[in-house]
Amino acid sequence: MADPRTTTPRERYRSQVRAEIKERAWEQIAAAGASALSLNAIAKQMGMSGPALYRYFAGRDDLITELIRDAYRSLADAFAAAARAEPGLFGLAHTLRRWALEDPQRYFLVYGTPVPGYHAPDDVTGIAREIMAALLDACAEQPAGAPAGSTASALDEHLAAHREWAGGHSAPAAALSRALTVWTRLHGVLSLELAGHFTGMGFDPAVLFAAELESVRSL
Amino acid sequence: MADPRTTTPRERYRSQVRAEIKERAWEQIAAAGASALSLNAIAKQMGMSGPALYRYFAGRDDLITELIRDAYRSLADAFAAAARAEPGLFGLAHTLRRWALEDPQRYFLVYGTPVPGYHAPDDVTGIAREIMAALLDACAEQPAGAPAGSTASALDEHLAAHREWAGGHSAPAAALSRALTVWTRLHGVLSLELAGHFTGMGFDPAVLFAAELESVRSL
DNA sequence: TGTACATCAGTGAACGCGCGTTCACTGATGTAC
DNA sequence: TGTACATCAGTGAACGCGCGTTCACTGATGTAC
Repeated sequence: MADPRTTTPRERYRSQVRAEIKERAWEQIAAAGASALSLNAIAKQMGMSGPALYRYFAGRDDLITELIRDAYRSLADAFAAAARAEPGLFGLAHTLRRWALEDPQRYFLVYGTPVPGYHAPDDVTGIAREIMAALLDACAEQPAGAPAGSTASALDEHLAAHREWAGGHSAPAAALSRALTVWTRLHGVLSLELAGHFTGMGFDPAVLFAAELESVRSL
Repeated sequence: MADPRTTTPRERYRSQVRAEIKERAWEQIAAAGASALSLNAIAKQMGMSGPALYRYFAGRDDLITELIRDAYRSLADAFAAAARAEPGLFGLAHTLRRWALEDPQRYFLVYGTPVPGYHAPDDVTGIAREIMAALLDACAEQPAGAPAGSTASALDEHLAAHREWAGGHSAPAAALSRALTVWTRLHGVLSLELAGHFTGMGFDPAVLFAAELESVRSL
């Protein structure tokens, strides 16, 4: 991570403990959901007293905010790595699926039920834009699959007229709607799968995921 | 609701108070999320003492379970009414959208982030099947839009081979995949919209929803 | 119509709990001369 | 290399809070004769 030359032993120790606190936090979230996260419980699990954690985080909200930021960051990084290794929408989609299955609660912290009062800090919207940009890149790259002048244009036109959200990305109008569509379709499958709404239904969610990914090729 | 002839005043009063407790519960959930639901807070808001609520619900978990059941029930009823008034997928889809926007937290209680330990009671899976059946009805009714022998068959075949989840519904294979697909696609748009992931993006989520609904016509 | 009894809604006190957070303090680690 | 000081991790006690839940009780409402 940081250059060990400009890093004192104390600083190294600090960031090590901070990392362990976060690890235990994720374990707790995985076990009982984000709302059950408790500083005291984390401290106890680490063999420390509760107040000790205040050396590392300003409070519970501060910790949660950092976990959310880390979750966004890790998805953005995974996308960036995937784009480097295997450009295109397929690589991105399967990276997303792997990332989601790896830790469902992390996925839900990003895309799940929002807590009514809570507002994410400003910098995560920047990371969200990074994620969207990776998706737009992948969609712009792929040639349009639909025959010219097909019926899909209602959404295309609307999005072309409201393309501020693309953050100045130079993607053509068709790519805008393809990116948005693949995002919502894959999220639809993933979130229902992770929430367990397919369990006991007998079919393989991966097949559905693949079909949805395939579906945007002809968009 | 119940026949007033076989209903004593006490019973009427009871169900009235029970209903008000649930109302306040929904208000609390809307204000601070389901995890913040507190019996004492509800009681205080109703001008009662906390323990009084134990006359009406066995405890907090019992209340939440009933709220979840009611949420499923209300969606199933809305679907049934829609199917009667205006058969077809369009009516169902817009009923779903209306139902979701009417109370986002209710939507999330059904389709949102699951609490790791929690298991819904058996009877809600029955209601979930009702909801799915309504969707299957609507999808079976509509003639297949795709040209015969198109490429969509990978999912069709897989679902036809694992059609237990349809609960003995007589829908053709194409209708199975259409139902599943429209479910996940609409959920994808709705859940991201309700979670606020489109706010500040400038475009109208309703247009995206309509495009996704339209997309399954050619399936 | 009136009396005796049963039912049941709601209260107030109490229990134990775990939470987030503050504060004054100890003891170890690093820094400056 | 050794001493004096500053930094900082971690402790333990304490505060106030709201939670779910139990219990014995009061008082009103309904029921049976």
